[in-house]
Amino acid sequence: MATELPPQYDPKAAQERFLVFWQERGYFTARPDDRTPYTIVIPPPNVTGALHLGHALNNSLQDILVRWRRAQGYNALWIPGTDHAGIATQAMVEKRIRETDKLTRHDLGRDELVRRIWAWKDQYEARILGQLRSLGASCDWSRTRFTLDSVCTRAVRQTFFQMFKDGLIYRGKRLVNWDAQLQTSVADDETYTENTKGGFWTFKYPVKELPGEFISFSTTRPETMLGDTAVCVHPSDERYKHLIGKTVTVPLVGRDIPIIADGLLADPTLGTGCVKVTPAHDPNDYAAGLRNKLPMINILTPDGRINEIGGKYAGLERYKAREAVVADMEALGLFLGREDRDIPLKYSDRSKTPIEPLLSDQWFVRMDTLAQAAIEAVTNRSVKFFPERYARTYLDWLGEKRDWCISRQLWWGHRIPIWYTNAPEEALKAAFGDDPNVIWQRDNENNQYLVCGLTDLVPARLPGNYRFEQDGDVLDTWFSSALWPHSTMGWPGKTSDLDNYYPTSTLVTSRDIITLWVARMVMTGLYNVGKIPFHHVYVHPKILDGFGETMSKSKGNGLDPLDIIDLYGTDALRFGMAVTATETQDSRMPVTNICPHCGESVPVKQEHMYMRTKKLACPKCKQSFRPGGPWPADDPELKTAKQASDKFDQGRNFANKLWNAARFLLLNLDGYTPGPVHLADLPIEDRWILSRLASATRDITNHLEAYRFSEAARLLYEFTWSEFCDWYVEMSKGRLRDEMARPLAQRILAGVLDGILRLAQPIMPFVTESIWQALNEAAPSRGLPTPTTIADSVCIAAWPSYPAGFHDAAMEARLARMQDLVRLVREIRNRYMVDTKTTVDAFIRCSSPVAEDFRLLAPFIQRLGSVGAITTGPDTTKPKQAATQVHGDFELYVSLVGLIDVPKEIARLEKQRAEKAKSLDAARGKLNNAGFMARAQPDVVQATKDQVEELQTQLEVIEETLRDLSAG
RNA sequence: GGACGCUUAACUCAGUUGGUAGAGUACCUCGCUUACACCGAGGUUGUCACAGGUUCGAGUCCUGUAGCGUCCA
Repeated sequence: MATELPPQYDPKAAQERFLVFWQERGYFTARPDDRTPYTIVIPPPNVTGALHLGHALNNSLQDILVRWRRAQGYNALWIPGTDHAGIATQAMVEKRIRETDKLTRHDLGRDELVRRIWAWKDQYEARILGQLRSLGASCDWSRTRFTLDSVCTRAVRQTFFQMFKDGLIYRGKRLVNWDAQLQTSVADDETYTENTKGGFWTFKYPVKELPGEFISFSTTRPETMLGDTAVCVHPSDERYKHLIGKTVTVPLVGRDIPIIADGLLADPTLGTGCVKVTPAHDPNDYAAGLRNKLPMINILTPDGRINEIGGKYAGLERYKAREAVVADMEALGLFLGREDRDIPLKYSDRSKTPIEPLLSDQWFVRMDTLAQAAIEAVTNRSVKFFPERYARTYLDWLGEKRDWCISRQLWWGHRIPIWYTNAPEEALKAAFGDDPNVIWQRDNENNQYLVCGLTDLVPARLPGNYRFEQDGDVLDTWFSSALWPHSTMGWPGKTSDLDNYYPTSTLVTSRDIITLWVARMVMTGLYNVGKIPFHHVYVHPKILDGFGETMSKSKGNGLDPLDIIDLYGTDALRFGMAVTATETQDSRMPVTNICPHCGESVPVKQEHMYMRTKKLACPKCKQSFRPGGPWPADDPELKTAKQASDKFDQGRNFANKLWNAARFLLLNLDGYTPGPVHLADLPIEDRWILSRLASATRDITNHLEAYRFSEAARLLYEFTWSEFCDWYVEMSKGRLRDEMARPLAQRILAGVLDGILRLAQPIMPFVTESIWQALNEAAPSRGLPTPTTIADSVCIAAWPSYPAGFHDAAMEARLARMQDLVRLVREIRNRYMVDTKTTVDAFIRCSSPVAEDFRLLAPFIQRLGSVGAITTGPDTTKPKQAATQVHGDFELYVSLVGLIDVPKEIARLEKQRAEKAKSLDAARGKLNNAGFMARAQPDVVQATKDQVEELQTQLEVIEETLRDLSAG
């Protein structure tokens, strides 16, 4: 006796039960063997905060791929892990310390700050991995990595060491984006530009050689005057030609600087046509400084004050210094005016404070050869992008070959493995000469050596009283994530994982990190391992909030997948994610808050976002709650709402539908016996469902091959619900009550459901596993066309494939015609409000073969349409008081004696006649069009001819019926 | 400023090589028929952003305009 399932699917129970079940069975733990591997490394979520729906999308898709390939018989491995996200995490923790303890990182010191960040990391890593598990992610958890753990650290060290040795890493001065609040440089992509109200000052400098003569210019940052090293005019500007080569004195610091000509920097049509040049504090000036070999004078301290170069302004905060400089210039009579202006100002994304361009010592990776190799990997199609257009983003960016600044003035991250020493080379040779893991380089500019160690170097190894200190900076986070596909497999060790699972198969990611991450993984993979890191890069769309903004951890507009899991179930979440993954468009996700007191759904408004609203009153029960959001902790006073979105209704309903289809089968499986089925012996409806099953299986497989997740999910839904449940299951009901027909019907039902479960498993693992287990009790041997013994878990069940003979277009067409007929009967029934208990008689005029078919299918037509007697054949005539439906293959009359509303029916038919006439005109128009006849494809022309004929017949029937009705 | 994408039903989105516009949700009518009311049957809803062009034929291809989004400068 089969286990009876409850009438509603309970996602929570299934999730609790099967997460443990899968883990205990170790289904997702991969070991190298002789199967072909299929590998994915997770894009490691950063430990800044919990995962939001964007991550749910990213990881659902990876899991769908991994589960599907595992079912196909690949040795599937999915490596999980997290990323330390240097600046983001440090900024987050520093911010909390500022808020709670009123302390800065300098108050705490490096060790204490790092200790606190590790504590944060432990907390969020656990939360993130927990979220991934809840998603059902079939990761090999035994391989979980963290970009700052010992395995990854070893890879980082090896890479840095080798690159340094190969001359690919160098130290240089560069203008960087300086965040004076966080006291670090930030990458270009960590800044944003915003129009800001500011000033536009005009000053003049006296020309030294020509007393009484001045040269005037404008600036938005007067304080940078302290670092001017030239004044620049356009070489062809007649106004200034006589001044080129002369000298001006910067008034406030008394420095003499040249007047130079540079056509790229000065624009004679703008302002005075003359500009001051501050190479150490402006990107354009910097470039001009390099071209003209100007001195570069830094005037700022790391915290944004004027340094000792600024003389009397030293120690002043930069904006105070600006005021002082303006006032002093005015006092000297050198100030010419000021106007208000909106200035595009660069801000740090992390601290939201203005960026100061600053010249400083940084470490770089030389990009030319590395980038070239990565470019070729894509142009020669070793690495393919899906959709293909994203290859362009990648190639354009790499083509610039801009050297990569890898140092960050932070405390959280991989510390740069470079030690500075003033020791002479003999001392270095004596100390490290026999150690292949230590190399050094002369730094003439600073009269020192740069020593690079594969492992940490201690000053004690260098005898004598020399300076020996490690660089204080850390590496850009992307330096370690760039190694992820091979570092997670134990590189630089010669591991069997690398032999078996590298290169990985597919990288699944979002388009915004194609340059930051994808390109760099290809570069380091080729450099370190000599092989590309992955064959395919699948780029999925982004989930936006209800107002069109990207969800992000730092913005705080993310939707917690656990809310969705709680309200709709994991299967619903995953199904929704798959449907969302279309080829082009980003997807908006409007959400509502579910009142934790009464369950009322309260739409989220923009002012509730970003944790801006801390308290909200429920319009229904009037009680207060906190709107849903990525809050760092529970509020002891106020319950927090969960967030919901009706986008997940479909998945939840689908899981329940599947559950109930299984429930129906299990209730009807008494006496089930397995056995092979022979196509030739099967009735139409079985041939039909097998044909549809085979087609659906083939198409879903093709969609997954091409990363068309949305299409795959829709097709699965459509097949299961509309074809299997709505039609096949309904048609089987009569057969299940017929002792003779029952065994075969059971086999087909069990076999088709079995196939559906296998197809659905990658998308909806929990509901399918629940059903699988129940079905295994009742029908442990099943399958089409020949039953086999079934796997213990749907996770390890083979992906289905069916014999080519299952495809049968003729059967599909015959059944489709029957469906049309039934639908037309139902429409009449609905229109005239005839309930299903009252049968109606059907008269169908059609060709003899069609009539024969209808007679064969009569039991279904009668059951599904609540039809009584069926009269059919070429000579069938319309009875009195009947509703009419015309179809390409037949005309249907449903006798409605005493029920028909003549005027209503006439009105409807007249409307239909107009529609048909319009279509007929359009089709005839085509046939009368010489161009169409001459140039359209023959099959299209034929189809149009057929259509005209059909429409003519239909119109005749409609008109005949109208005459009839009018006659009364 | 450059690149890519988007604009289709009330909402969120599909629409593969040009050949009579679809789904989910919502809405309306009817139905507690022995799997499922998270259900069943049926129905309503569109100048496919706008303007040109190519074509026998354009939601689909080309050009331009407007708005939105993202990335790179």
